[in-house]
This record gives sequence, C-alpha cells and structure tokens, in this order.
Amino acid sequence: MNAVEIEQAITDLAEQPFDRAEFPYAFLEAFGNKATTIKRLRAGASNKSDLGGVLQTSNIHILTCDVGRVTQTLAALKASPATAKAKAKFILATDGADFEAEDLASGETVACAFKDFPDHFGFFLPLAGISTVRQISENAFDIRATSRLNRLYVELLKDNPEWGTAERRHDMNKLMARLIFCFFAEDTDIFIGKGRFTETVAQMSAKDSSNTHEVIATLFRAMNTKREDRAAAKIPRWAEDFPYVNGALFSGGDEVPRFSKIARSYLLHVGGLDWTKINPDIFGSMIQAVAEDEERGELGMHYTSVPNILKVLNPLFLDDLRAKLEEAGDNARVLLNLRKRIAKIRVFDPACGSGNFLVIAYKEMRAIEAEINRRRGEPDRASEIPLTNFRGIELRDFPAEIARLALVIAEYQCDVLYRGQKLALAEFLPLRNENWITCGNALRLDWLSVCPPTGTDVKVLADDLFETPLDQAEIDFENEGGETYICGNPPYQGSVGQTAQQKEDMARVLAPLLKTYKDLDYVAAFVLKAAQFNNFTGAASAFVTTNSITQGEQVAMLWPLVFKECNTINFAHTSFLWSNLASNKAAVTCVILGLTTNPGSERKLFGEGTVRSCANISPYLVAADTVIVTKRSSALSAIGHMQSGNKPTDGGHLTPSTEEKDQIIAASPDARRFLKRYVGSRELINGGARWCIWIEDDDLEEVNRIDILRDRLEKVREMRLSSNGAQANENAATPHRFVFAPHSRHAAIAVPNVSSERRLFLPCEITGYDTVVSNLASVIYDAPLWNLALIASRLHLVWIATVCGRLKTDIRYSNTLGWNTFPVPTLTDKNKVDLTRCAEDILLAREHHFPATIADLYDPENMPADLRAAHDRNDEVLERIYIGRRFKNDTERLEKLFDLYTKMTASAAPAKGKKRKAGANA
DNA sequence: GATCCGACAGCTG
DNA sequence: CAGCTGTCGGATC
Repeated sequence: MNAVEIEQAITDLAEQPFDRAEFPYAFLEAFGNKATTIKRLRAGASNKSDLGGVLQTSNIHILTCDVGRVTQTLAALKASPATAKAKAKFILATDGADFEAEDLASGETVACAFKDFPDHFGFFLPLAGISTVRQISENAFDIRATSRLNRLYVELLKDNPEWGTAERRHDMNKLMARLIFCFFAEDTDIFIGKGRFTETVAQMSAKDSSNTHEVIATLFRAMNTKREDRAAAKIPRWAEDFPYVNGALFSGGDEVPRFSKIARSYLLHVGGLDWTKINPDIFGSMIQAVAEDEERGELGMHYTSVPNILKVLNPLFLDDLRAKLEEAGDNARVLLNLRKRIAKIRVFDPACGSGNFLVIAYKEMRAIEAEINRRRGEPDRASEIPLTNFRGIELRDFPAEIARLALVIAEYQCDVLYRGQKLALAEFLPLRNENWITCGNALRLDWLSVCPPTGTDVKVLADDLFETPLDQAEIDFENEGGETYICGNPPYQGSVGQTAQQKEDMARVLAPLLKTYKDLDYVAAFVLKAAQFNNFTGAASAFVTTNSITQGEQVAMLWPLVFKECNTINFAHTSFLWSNLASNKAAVTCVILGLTTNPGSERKLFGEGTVRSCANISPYLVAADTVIVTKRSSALSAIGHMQSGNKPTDGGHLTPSTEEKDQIIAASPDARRFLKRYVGSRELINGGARWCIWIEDDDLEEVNRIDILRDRLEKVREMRLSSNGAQANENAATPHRFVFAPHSRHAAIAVPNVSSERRLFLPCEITGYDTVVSNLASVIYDAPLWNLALIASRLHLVWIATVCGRLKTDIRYSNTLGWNTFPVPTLTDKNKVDLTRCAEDILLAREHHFPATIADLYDPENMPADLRAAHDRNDEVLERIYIGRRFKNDTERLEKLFDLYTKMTASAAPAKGKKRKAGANA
C-alpha cells in the first residue's frame, strides 16, 4: 500500500462507528497488513499481548478500553512487559472518543479525539514500512490534502476523459491549481467567511451534482472580473463576495469539467480540510505527483527534504547573509544596506519542479529581513523582497503552475507571520499577473533570457553563447545590480537510461565542446550550463547531483569544461543517501556541488555532520589539488596487464547453478568436460561455487550431440538475437562462446569489480587455470605475484577509492581508471622479490583460516591478527619503496600518488586519450 | 573488441 | 522490511 491508499483507509476507519473488538485489526489492516497476518493475529498465534489487546511483534501494541480510561490504558501498555519483549515501536489506546499513542523509540506522543486520528497518520507511517524524512511525517496535512486531491483528479478524469488528453492537460492542471488556491483562500480569510468557497459550491450546486461545474465556473469568472466590471459581466449575486484575484491564475478560460456525484463529494471533502496548515515547500512536491500517471500515489517521490535544500542554500548565500546580519548588530544604516542587498538577490532554479528550493530560499530570506526590520524598529514594514526575483524553469506544466502558487502562498504566510494577518490580507490581492516560472526545457532555453543579468547588453552576447536564445522574459527583475544564485536538484539519468529527447538535450549542450560526452549523466549538462552562466554573469551556483559526476570516467569529461569556464568548487558535500516518502526509495547517492568564479580563500568540504576548511576541493571531492585522472588502455607503470573478465551475455544459459550443473552431468556424463568453475565478484568475496559451460570451437561438433547442452546453446542464441544490444546480436551465431572471452586455461590474479567500502584492503585472489573469471572481476593472467602485493596495499585502495567510479558509495574497481593509472616507482628486482614475499605471506595467513572467505577474513571488525600483520608488512615494504618510510595517513598517500601520477603522465607519452592536469582555476 | 555504469536490485537476517 | 552489498547486460568508445 502506498501513502495515498493508507490515508484513504484510515480516513474511512475514523468515520465508521467505533467497534472495540474490531478496531485493532481494522487499524492494522488500514496500514497495509496482509489478510493472512491479520488472521494469524486474530487466531492468537502471533498476538503477543499480555493485556488482552493486540500486539504485533516489532510493530505495535493496541488496546481498546472503556470510555474515559484512555490515559491509564496507555500507561498500562507502556508498563507491559510484553510490549518490551516484542520490541513494539508504538503503543496505542483508544475508547472510541479519545485516542492516545506513543512512539516508543522517540518518546513522541499523539493525543487527540478519535475522529481526528487520521490527522496524525504520518506518525504511524513506519508501521507500513514507509520510512520518511521528518518534515513529511510531521506534516500529515499535506499528505492528506494530496491524497484527497489525487482522488478528485482521478475521478474527474474518469468522467471527463478528454480532459486527460495532451491538449486539455494544461486546463486540467490549471483547474487543480485554482481549486487549491480557493481552498487556501477560504480558510485564511482571503475569501470572506471561513469555508466560503466549499460552502458556496455545496449550497449552489444541485445534490445530483449536475450543475457543479457551472457553479465553479461562475466563481472562477468572478475572481477574474474586477469589481467595476462585474455588473457588465453579469456575475450573480451569490458570487459577488468573491474578490478579484486575477493573476494568470484565473484568466484564460473558465471552463470546468463536469462533476459526478462522487467527484462533487470528493471536492467538498477536500475543502473540509484545514488549509491553513498547508506547507508550500512540501505540499508542492507532493501534489505534482497527482498529475503524473506513473507517479500517482508515490507521494513526494522527488521531494528534496528541507535539510538537504539547506545543505545547498546555506553555504551558497544564506550563511553569508546571516553572518552579515550578525556583524550589523543594531547599526541601523548597516542593517538598511543589508536589507537593500537582500531585496536585490535573485534565486534561480533551472529545474524547479514545484518550487521547493525557491520557496525555502524565499522563507529564509524573509526571516532575515524580518529580523532586520525588528532591529530597526519597523516590524510592520512591507517586505521588499519581490517574489519575481525567484525564478525557475520547469519542464512539466503542472509543477510549473504549482511552483508559482507555492510562492504566492509562502508570501502570504510570511506576511502573516512577520506582519500580522491584517496587513497580510490588505496587500495580498490582486495577485501579480506575470508568470515568472517558465515552463520549458532548461537545457534548450537560454538561461540568460529567463534570468537576465543586470546592466549588460545581454541579447547580443547571448546569441554567441547559446544555440537557442529565447525571447527575453517579459518581466524584469527588481534587482538592478544584485547578486544571482543558481540552485536546485536537477534530474539525474545515466547514459543508458536517457530518453531520445534527453540525449538530444545533452548533445545541444555538450557536443560543441566535447567529442565523447555520451557517457555523462544528464545532470552534468545542468552543471555545465550553470558554470557557463556563472562565468558570464558572476553568479554562483549549487546543485544536488548524483555522485557519479564526481567519480570515475565522468570526472575527466565534465570537469575540464567547468574549469575552462573559470569556475572553482567553492564548497561541496560528499556522498549522502537520498531519502524521501516513496516506499521504494530512489536508490541514489547524492553530492552537492557549489561553484563560483569569485571564490574566497577558503573552501568548505561538508560530510555527514562534519565541515572542514581546505585550500582546494578537487572534482573527486577530496581536499587535494585538482588532478584529473584519465582512463588508459595500458598501464602507466611497469606492472602487469589487467583486463576485464569473461562476459557471457547468456541470459543465464551458459552459467548454470550447482544444481543445474549436477542435472546436466546426470543427464549426460559427456558434458562434464565442458563445465568449468566460474567466479564473479560475489564468489571471490563470499565463496560459493558457480559453473559455466565453456566450449572451444573445435569441440562444437561433439557438444551438438549432447542434447542438454545444445538446448542451452539454442536458448543463448535466442536471448542474444532478441537483445537490444548490437554486441549480443552479433554473437548470436556463436552461442557457445562468451561475447568477450580472453580466458583460455590461465591462472590469474582476480579483483572483484564491485565490493564493499568497509574493508581496509581490496579483495583479491589467485584463481586456478581451470577457473573462468566473469566480467564482474578484472584479471591479470599469468602474473608475477608481486602484482597482488600492489593490489592488496592500502595505497592502492586509497587510489581506487578516489579515482574509480563507485556503485552508491561502494568500491568499483576498474582496470582502465584504477590499475592502468596507478603510479608505481620503478621496481628493482629486489623490490619485486620483497613484494612477492609479502604477497605470499598474505596468502599464507589467509590459508591459516581455511575455509574462511574473503568476506570473513576482511570483516573490518574481525580481521585475524596474522593477516593484519601480513598486510602491515606489505604496506611497510611498498611504502618504503615510495618514500622511504610509512605514510602518516591516507591524505599523505593520496598527495604522493597524485604527485607521482602528474609527473609520470607529464614525462611518459600518454597511452591513449589525453592526460590532464588542471589548476584549481585553469 | 572492451568496459563503466545503473534516481539500482536482489538477498538476508 | 531495511540494511547490506554486489548481477547483468546495454550503450558507448
């Protein structure tokens, strides 16, 4: 169940008559428990309650009680030994009139009337396996409102399918935005009389709903008609009280789709919520899902949490404003100058969605301005921060519409907060007519047109800089001479997942500048456009992006271009996990990149709860000089030749499990000699056996006589033919061969391509001549053992962890990026002998613990002392070769490696591709 | 011919 | 059901 379905289920539950016996089960069912789970609880098998209630292990202890005994009952639940024993997360007591619950982990409590408990459903979301950021679970209103609007939206489309077509989508989106505005307005006295809009619709529309659309259309028309024009426009008396709202919101057609009885009741139901509680920053990103067919129900899928937004905005400019406020003290003149500065600041989000970042930036700036006004003794003073200084571009129509509305609501709420309801109301209407959120494709628009710099003749230059300049935006900023800050969380998409349109977007931005750009993530185009904008206007930018543009091969593609635009990484936040309300969370690891062309002397590198100042931040987001490592097809140093393992592309038919292998041999003993041991990352690290069918061309005739093998080859052929990949297609005619197969009876040193970041050393292993290593590992065939000493060293791990790509934050080993670029001093014969000895000692130490796996042996908590000692000796010997002593720490290791890499690439002819060393600000 | 990556994906405790 | 940790094969060079 998703959040929308849960909201609906508990809303229904709260409206039903209270049934003491049934309630606990109904409650659990509403939170998505399966029928069988409920059945087992009813039967008592899994019910651990010692108080006659219902206790679900690891979840909740519920007890209903006599009227008036709720508080005592909750206390009893808390004291119950069974609650603790079953590790309940929540306790809940109710008598049908009152409702109390506690989150035992956090100690937070809920106490409300029974009928109101759905208002707190965010509190219980963990019960449904939905973990969420605090802002969302604390703002149940936004979820409930979204959920109800969602139902209304779906119901309206059901009765008015033409409103769902591409031509009418905009009208539909507009309708939703207008309704949201009306709900907000009627609860905040913008409309005279609480609930005025909903009530008017309820009274004036027939119970059978037949004229609901006409009533709403009339109200919309009133809101689009100035007082003096109303008589002429024949606005009926019952609509007279509704103010002239204007704005792009109510102009442009007032057609409304027909409402079924159900749709009408949904509408009244949505209006019944208390819309004063709306949170424009959260609500917007949730409501945008309503209009997306694929996303409907997945509330807040693209929600950027407020802490994450502040990770961007604080270091970008808010921290500085606050510091200046601090410095100003009570000096009225300095405060005035700061207020003037704030009023001229432009914030621009080129992928603004429903305006998340813009709303937060606006609210934070209003807070600072309010403090200035308070200190200057002008608490009632109107804000000088114009909403139109908060500009955005959004591809989708609905969020673009919502973003403007969210800003309007934020402005009103800030006015109420800082100046009082009366002053807020006095100046709220009519809304500004302009639209300062552009609906369009940010990678195809000229940002200088959407967010023009001040005091320059942009038009001419813009034509030089961008391929597709748009017409100048209609409205000018009220910020002559002000600063501009670009921010946001643009879309990420790796090259494989990009749509044709996204690839074309990438081509427009990158093709003129770079030959090989197609492996870049989509978000890289936003980073580059921001860098270009910064360079041209002196703006500064900060985005949340996927961490992959700061890792591996993408670094050498993107960053030289960014540095060429004279940008510096002024601040950055290293990898952190994305989190939102979606039950299947977006599995993505993010970073924050702050760029500017006017850096101060200090760079700030943020981690999880840490900040460090440094002289430079490299594109790998380490505090080091900017050295960019480019992948090579052969080794920079005189070390072994490493290559990819053997790639089957077989749909599983060439790589049977142990069971399948046994079946094959049982069916045809002749097949035995074509089965080899097969290892990938997983088998190298965790042990366990896998098998592959390995057939030399000469044996094909014999294989074809073995039915069970021939059948498998036929399946491989089919799989390769039906694949979208060219290489798979080409190899369909030779299904007995792996599509990439360097192996033929070689022993090898194998390194898993993906492994956990927690280990202190890279996993690596020797494989026998009869083992095939898969494409999930890299191999050096017939290699001298000292190569393993290099791979197993701390130095190598530090290098790999910095310059290779990653899967989330885990280590991803690459021969071209990591091994071939690894700088090693010239090794003497003696060095090689010493290192070989070290490698042997490591292997021997491992053997002492047979049959422990690499995962067991290298568990950072439980590494055996002898293995640890062998690695220490290995590091000692290798590091002495580098600098004649042990390195002090990883920073020093990295410094030396980058230094050596720079020297070696400068002197040696590059193997392939260009070497690059960019200064911090080349 | 070779490889790097995945707004991921599958397993397990 | 969330924490953990690495498959598989396509797109790209």
